[in-house]
Amino acid sequence: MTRPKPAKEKQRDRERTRARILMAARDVFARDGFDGAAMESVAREAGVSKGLIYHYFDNRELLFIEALEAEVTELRHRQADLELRTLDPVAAVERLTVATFDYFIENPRLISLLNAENRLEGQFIRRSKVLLTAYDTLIDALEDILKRGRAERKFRDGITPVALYLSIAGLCFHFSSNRYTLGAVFRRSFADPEETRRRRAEIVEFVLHGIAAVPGQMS
Amino acid sequence: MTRPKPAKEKQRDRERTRARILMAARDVFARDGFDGAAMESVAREAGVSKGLIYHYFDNRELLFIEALEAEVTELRHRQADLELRTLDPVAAVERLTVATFDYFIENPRLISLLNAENRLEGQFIRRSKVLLTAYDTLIDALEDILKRGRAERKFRDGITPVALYLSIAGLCFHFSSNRYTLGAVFRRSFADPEETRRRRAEIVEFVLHGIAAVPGQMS
Amino acid sequence: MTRPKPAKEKQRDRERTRARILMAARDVFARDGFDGAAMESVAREAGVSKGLIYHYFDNRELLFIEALEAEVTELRHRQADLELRTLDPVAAVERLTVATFDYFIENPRLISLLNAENRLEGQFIRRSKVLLTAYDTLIDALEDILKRGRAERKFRDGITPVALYLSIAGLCFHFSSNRYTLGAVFRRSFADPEETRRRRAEIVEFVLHGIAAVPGQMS
Amino acid sequence: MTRPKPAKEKQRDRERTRARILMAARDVFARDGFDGAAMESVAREAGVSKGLIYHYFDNRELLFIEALEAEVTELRHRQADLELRTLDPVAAVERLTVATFDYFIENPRLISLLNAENRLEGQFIRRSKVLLTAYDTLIDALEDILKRGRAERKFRDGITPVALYLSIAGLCFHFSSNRYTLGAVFRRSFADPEETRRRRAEIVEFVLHGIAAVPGQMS
DNA sequence: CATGAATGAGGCTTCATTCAT
DNA sequence: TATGAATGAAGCCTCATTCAT
Repeated sequence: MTRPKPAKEKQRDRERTRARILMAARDVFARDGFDGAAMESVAREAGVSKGLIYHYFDNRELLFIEALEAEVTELRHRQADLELRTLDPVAAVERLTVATFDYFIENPRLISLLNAENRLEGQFIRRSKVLLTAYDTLIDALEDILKRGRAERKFRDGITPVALYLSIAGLCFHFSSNRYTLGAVFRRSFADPEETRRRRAEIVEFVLHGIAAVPGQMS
Repeated sequence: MTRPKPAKEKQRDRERTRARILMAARDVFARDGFDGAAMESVAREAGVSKGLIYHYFDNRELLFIEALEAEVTELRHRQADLELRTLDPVAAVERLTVATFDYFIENPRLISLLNAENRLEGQFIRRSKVLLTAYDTLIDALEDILKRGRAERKFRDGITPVALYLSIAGLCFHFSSNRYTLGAVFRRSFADPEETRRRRAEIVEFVLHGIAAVPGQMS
Repeated sequence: MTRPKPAKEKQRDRERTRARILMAARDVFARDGFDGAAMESVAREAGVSKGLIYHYFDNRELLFIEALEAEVTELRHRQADLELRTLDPVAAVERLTVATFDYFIENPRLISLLNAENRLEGQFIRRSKVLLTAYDTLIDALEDILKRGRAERKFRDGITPVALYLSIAGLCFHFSSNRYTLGAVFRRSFADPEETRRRRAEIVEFVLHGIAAVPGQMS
Repeated sequence: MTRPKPAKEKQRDRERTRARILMAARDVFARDGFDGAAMESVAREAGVSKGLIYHYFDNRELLFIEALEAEVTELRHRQADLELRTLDPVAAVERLTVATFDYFIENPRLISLLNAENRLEGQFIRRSKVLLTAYDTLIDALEDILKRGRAERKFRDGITPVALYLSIAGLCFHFSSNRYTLGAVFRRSFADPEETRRRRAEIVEFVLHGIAAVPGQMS
């Protein structure tokens, strides 16, 4: 599979090294925040010298942007794999909600990076074309789903695709992002898989009721 | 040289100075994050010397804890003033949702500090008795409201007070906290009061539908 | 004379410490150039920590500006002490030439700092009011001397004060500034006091002849 | 893959590449100083990789020496082309002065490199045989000119060739080297061609008077 | 109570040089 | 001959904290 090379050779594989650094950066920025992330830590975790990071990424900010891009892109790939358009509307919303919830739970890095970016008032996302357009196809898919759901009298009127996504993402994001403070004040362990599953079910219910058509009522 | 002030007046100065420092800390920690906040900045904004901050607060972490306590306490006071128990259940949920939304919009400091605390894995909140019990009365109130709502066949079954609060807070918090990235990817200006009002209405609708009893359906 | 203080106390004398740092900076910038001067070196030579330099001077550039100001000011004080206006014109020019020559020889720091500033295309001198006006009184004095010299038929026409100063300074500056390369290519040791004295005499002669009225020629 | 070139052509490429690097080095060392010049900049301006510079020049210092040699050699070629020995003494001195002045104005690189070398206390020039002897023929020519000038009663006694060259070079060098600081303190724009021409004329006058025989005076 | 002088550690970044390819 | 990946050392600057006054 891999090109035959002696095992202990000095790495000279541009793409592989770059990827190792980027992955380390995603970890470190997520764990320590934008200000707290030391290039030294990234270097250590990537197993390279600090100087090499600058060789590939020029500076801290560009490294952060790429880390953020990678995280968001991964979420979007996951969401794109759901084939929402092939499902009936209710199932589609349910599947998207479950997938989004799971993704945020399993990938707290994304949450951390998004929080960092918002603390910086979105100064980096504006520079990234890939980020700025990342959600376009999802919104299109949701538009389609909502239209079908309304046609089938399953969804109520007045819900825009953006509003729906904000609600789904908001519920999932908040639970994962604030799990420590919430766990403390409500005396639960939101790290516990049981609690997590329960909350996921609650959110799915909440979303489905939140958009459901109200029987016996004109739309 | 200086005339010794009467003890009472001295005491008041003491408290005033301390309060000025704490308010500056709330601003600076919120604006610059936990790592980014420099004691120097706090000193400058409070109009005192760095040494004085240490005189009153011992160290950076304790200052942060007090800042966080002050923010959360302020929110809880606001929520406590809503007199939810005197309202009919639907109105109570609506009022709580509106108030929570408005508070997060108007007080981004709280959001910033909560995000900082979660980035630190809740290490400070655990040390603060006032924070750990801050939400207890709210949960009790919600319990009462939910019970009344169910009794009146207005709310569906299976909703716990914590779940309800998580949903309300999640929708509101996320919108305010992530306003920069969301604004960018959805090409809206979520700083615009018009957009804000619209989103608030959506959230209220969403919450009320999300917990509403479903007519013609056994609970 | 000095305030009685225990000898080994930690220095807390703002002005004295600041002056020590500035003097170290003058040495280090002169010895190592603007780019070559390490704040670490300045700190070591001043006997303080690096951080303290920033406490007093904010950054490298401001430190350099103050160092340059101090050097130029010192030269100008020396020149101002010459009481040129009280001398007869020829003696005044001679004295200024000798003093300028000696100053450049004895204070290579000034030369080095001026060279550094010119390498930086004068970006700092423009910000310093004290530097921008430093030569005004000298030019006035030269104007007076030249006028008297012409009146006495000792100096030829057509020499402006600035031109005269440029010539004097040029001859003296160049000899001191380029002493290493000149010494090498002309196989002399221009560090040798004997050579230095000889060159000084040559320059004085050259200047006096250079501006002298030409007998038997209409001015 | 690539067709092996004939040896001659290869040789020419080699020289061309080397020359491109050297020219880039002259620019960069002059512009950024010895300490400020990054090998990376030289590589970029030469359009080659950093490694190649080391291939041809071994290290930074040797590259600097060659850059300095090239600059000085170019000046000396220019001066050698003046055919001073064919001119009458006064014309010869005038021509040398004008040429030297113009060269320094048009080639600030030489000035910058000489200043750098003097900051380094002439540590490189001592290693370069070509530099150490670069001025010998010029001094010989000046000796001849001065002798003829004295014989014709046009030049005064007591002027050595080295002294004459120091004076000419000093006046010209200083004006060009210090143009930024001088321009600032005397509020002139010494980048202005008009000012430059005027100063050149002054210097020529100054030099010619400075060495002229004094009529009616015993030499 | 209050200031700000002082330090030491740590973090970002640059760069000369080496070396695998 | 030529590239550029990789390192290690060094340099600028910031900052929490301490402490003399």
